[in-house]
Amino acid sequence: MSARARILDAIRAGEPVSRVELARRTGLTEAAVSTTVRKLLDEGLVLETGRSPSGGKPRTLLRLDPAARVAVGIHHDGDRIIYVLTGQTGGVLARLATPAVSPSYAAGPLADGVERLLSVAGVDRDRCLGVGVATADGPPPDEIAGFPVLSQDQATAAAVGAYWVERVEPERPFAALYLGTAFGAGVVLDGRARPAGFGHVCVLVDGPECWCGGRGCLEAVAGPRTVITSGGPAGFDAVARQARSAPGPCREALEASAGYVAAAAETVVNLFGVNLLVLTGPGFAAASFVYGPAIARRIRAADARTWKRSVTVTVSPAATIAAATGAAALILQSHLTR
Amino acid sequence: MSARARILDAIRAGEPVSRVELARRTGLTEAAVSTTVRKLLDEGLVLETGRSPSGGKPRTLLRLDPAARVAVGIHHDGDRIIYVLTGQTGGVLARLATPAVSPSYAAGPLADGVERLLSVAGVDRDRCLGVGVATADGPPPDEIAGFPVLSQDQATAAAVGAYWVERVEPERPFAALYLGTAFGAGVVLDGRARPAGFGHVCVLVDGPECWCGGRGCLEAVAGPRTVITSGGPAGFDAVARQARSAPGPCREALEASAGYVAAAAETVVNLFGVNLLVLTGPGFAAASFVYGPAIARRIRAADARTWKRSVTVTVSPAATIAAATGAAALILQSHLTR
DNA sequence: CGATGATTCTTAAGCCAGTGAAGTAACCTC
DNA sequence: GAGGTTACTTCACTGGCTTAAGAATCATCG
Repeated sequence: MSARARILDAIRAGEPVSRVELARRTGLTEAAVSTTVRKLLDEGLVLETGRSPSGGKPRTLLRLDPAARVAVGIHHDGDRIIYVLTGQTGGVLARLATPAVSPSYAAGPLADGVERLLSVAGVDRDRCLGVGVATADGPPPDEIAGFPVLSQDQATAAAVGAYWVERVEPERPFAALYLGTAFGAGVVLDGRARPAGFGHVCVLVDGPECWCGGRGCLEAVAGPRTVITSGGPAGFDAVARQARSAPGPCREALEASAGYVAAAAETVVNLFGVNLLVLTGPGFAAASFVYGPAIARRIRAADARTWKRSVTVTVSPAATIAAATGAAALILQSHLTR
Repeated sequence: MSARARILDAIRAGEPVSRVELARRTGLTEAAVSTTVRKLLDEGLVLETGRSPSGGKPRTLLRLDPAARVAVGIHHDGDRIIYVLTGQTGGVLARLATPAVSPSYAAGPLADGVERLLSVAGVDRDRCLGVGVATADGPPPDEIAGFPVLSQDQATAAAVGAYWVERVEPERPFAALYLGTAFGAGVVLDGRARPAGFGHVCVLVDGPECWCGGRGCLEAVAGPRTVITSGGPAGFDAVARQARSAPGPCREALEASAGYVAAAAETVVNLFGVNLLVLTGPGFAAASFVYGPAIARRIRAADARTWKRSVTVTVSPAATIAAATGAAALILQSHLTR
């Protein structure tokens, strides 16, 4: 990893931050930090923004210029396509939703969406670094509206998004659990995101058969389709709403699901050694009042008695559009790494 | 990762290999490879060993000099202490076992063992890079017999050992499952080994309580202590021997355990996305005839229907001393990385 | 047998990132 | 406003790597 990348990543995670702190955190010399930051300032990627007293000359604080570069994220979540425009810090500048199209990643409609998003936000094309796509099924086109495209499965993209939005430290191992139409997870280790087959963790050795052919997969035992009880309301969100308003079969179905998800989450924390778990995606957004406490309870217990590494469980604040913002973060991440 | 490290690692995984191949595999230019290899030859770390025709000038093949540098690995496995001396390629040059001592990592006795091992092998102290310790309980001393010490838990150490002995490609994600007095696992991703809490993967949501306080952990449901049936012979090895000689309760106990271990192994492959699984450690060495097929069967099935990335399952050829050779490999690995 | 071509490896000049050490800037206290 | 303290900058230098050109070593073929 180049000095430039290390410094940008340290600013991402720690902003606002001074040059001396950057030197300490990246292990580079102050001289190297000074010259590289000079370049970043000249390029307009970084801003000087205030000072903090220190006993001698005050530190000048640095942060990423949120508006210097932007990226577009796209997520086809089943019934609609979500477009998000983020700044360099991962913050959402504008968003847009259109009805789903078929095939899922037809370049034409996606290009229209991107153009509309950019014009709504009043952002110049030159400042846009690229388009990220959070995929659920097929691969997206190589180019959308003339922009380079990067893609990742939705859960991994959401993990990258959380890495930016939550300002996770690069050394801190963390996992994002995703619930959309299905379960997924992404794990970030040493700043590299990788998918994890969370939905097909086996939670019941001789459980019901899963569409994947396995037995007792989390998806088959506790997936959203099992939660939508035959007699209940149509759709996961409706179940969650009803469960929230009053106890009853809907809440029980969610609680049952949450018990299994918590067990699978424990396995993830256990195997990857992460100490931060982010719940994200529309499913967890709708039903976080059940899943959040259930998972946190189980993880806290295991942490207290065994791991002892103060594992944190949080629900992503923008969980419904997490995959789209994550897709945009893929672009930011790739521009940072180079 | 420096060019030197990349080249050494590529030779480790691919030897014998020519300079052009190294350039291709590491992404460095041929010029850079040439000069760094020159240095490695001068230092005596690498040997030129034959040539291979190529249409033009034949390629000169390079390999690590097995005897150029050596490392010592130590593993305290409960009833005895195993010392292993390995060459630069991870091959075992000499070994030694002494009765266990208490406390487990008393510097004095360990130093004696190391000195005896070196003198038995007739190896000069200068050529020994250091001492690795595969730990099960406490931390080892910082220094043994005047050598620097590195340590890792036994399963992770065994994973590093397998990485060397099996010549795993650096980009290839792989996991080593370990069975000694308990289960463990190490996973190597991007050339970095990390421990994975394999023994406490939950395989039965409301299973029996584990000593760790959890419920339904692999260790509690299928660990060696559960295999040693109350009426059966004393010790896991005895059970394995009896199971091998004839069907009966011992074989059944192992088969039952293997079913759960296979499920947990599937979870590991699924979450980490590895495509190579190595079974190692004395437990798997003794009972590989049961665990090997059971795990391979389950993994093969899941791979055929879902993953489709040709996952390989193997049993380590030197599984009984894997932790010790792995400990020595820790030293090799650290000297390579610098 | 010597020219030709192919391929591998080496050498030389240059570039660039990062280091070390010394210098400058900005604030505090007294 | 002098002196101390900390933050940042400048500059000469080093070393690793690249590009480009050259040397070595084999096969082939007239």
